Amino acid sequence: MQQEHIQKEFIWHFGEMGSRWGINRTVGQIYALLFLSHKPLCADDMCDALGFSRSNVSMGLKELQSWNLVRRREIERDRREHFEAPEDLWKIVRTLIAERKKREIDPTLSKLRELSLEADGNDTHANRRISELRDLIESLTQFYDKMERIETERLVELIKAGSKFSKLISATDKIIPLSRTRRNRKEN
Amino acid sequence: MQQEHIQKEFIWHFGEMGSRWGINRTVGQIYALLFLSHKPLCADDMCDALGFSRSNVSMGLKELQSWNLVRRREIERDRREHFEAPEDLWKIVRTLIAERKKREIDPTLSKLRELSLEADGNDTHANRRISELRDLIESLTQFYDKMERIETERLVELIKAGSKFSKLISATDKIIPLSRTRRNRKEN
DNA sequence: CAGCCGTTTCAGTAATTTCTGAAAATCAAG
DNA sequence: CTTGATTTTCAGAAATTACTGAAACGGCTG
Repeated sequence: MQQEHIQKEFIWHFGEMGSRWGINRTVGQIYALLFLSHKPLCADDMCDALGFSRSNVSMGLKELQSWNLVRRREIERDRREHFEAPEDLWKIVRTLIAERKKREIDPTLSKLRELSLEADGNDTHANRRISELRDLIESLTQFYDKMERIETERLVELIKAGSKFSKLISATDKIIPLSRTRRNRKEN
Repeated sequence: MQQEHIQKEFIWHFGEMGSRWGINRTVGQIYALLFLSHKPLCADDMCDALGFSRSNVSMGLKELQSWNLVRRREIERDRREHFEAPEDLWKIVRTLIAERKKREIDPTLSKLRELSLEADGNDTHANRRISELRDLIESLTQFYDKMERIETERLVELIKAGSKFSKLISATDKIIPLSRTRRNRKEN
């Protein structure tokens, strides 16, 4: 059936992409399944739907919880733990960004701070590169912290009204907006 | 020696983080080495410095080139190919974002478009979720394209002047949907 | 076009990561 | 405390990914 096929494809795709997103196939598929589901699922449901072992699902859920991507949800008259993916997609995006920053940026920033300290005084090319990189990441991090404080609705507004925004940036200075470049037709 | 230790740590850290960044240890270390180096290096230099096999380095460089993270650079009176990491860190960041988008977002957007088409009409929960997700990614992508067109200097200004920026967002309060900009009253 | 110098490919191996089943732990109810 | 239902842990198996050395390739230069 068509409908089933769509779900299968979606789940399969999340599995495939999982590795590029820094999680693994199993975790990707579990998340996809929860994401599409209209009701919370328990681990057994997921085993059935995906054909993984019980323990694999258990590990996957643990991982997803550590990313704050799924929530426990009590179901009455059922002792088993159930899980669901949050409704609000923009919230999910924020969570993802926060978690990736935590895993991919923060450890490097600490390391760079540490090395900058050690390098104290010694003005070599490598040390300059390192502190340049530290500065950059500090700036990005500070910027992120500011954005983090803004309510989701407002950020969404901003993103959706992108044109307004980029015009605004151009307006910061007297630069002439890029003209649409003529495209060269390329017959290959 | 202190200085050597710092470089070693930096390179080691990039190796460790590599897997979280979607590249592997070797590639991470090669990049780190190039990043710190004050002059372009050839593959043999890298083998010596990192203790990898020649072929491993060759693969690594290929990967880095596919990410646009290193550049070939001719060295006179030396037939061997040399490589360097671009100077401008902000450019590097932009490259990274562009490449990650290409690998992590674009394939999913295509898939979601495809599935949305297939789902045509059928108003199930799963289909709604899918098209909601597609919409979100379309918005983000469009926003990204706008940012992409702005010159680096300007974006850096913006990021560094984050406070100005977030004030501005709060000021947009009752934003008027799409189309014409209207003068912002900056009384906030 | 032969010889040299350097690069890339590739099949096999090594290392790492993921997945499983069995056993241990947890917990609610009697 | 005991039972039974559920979840977690973990050692080893399976799968995947990374690395190597040898051989093939490419392209100057005389």
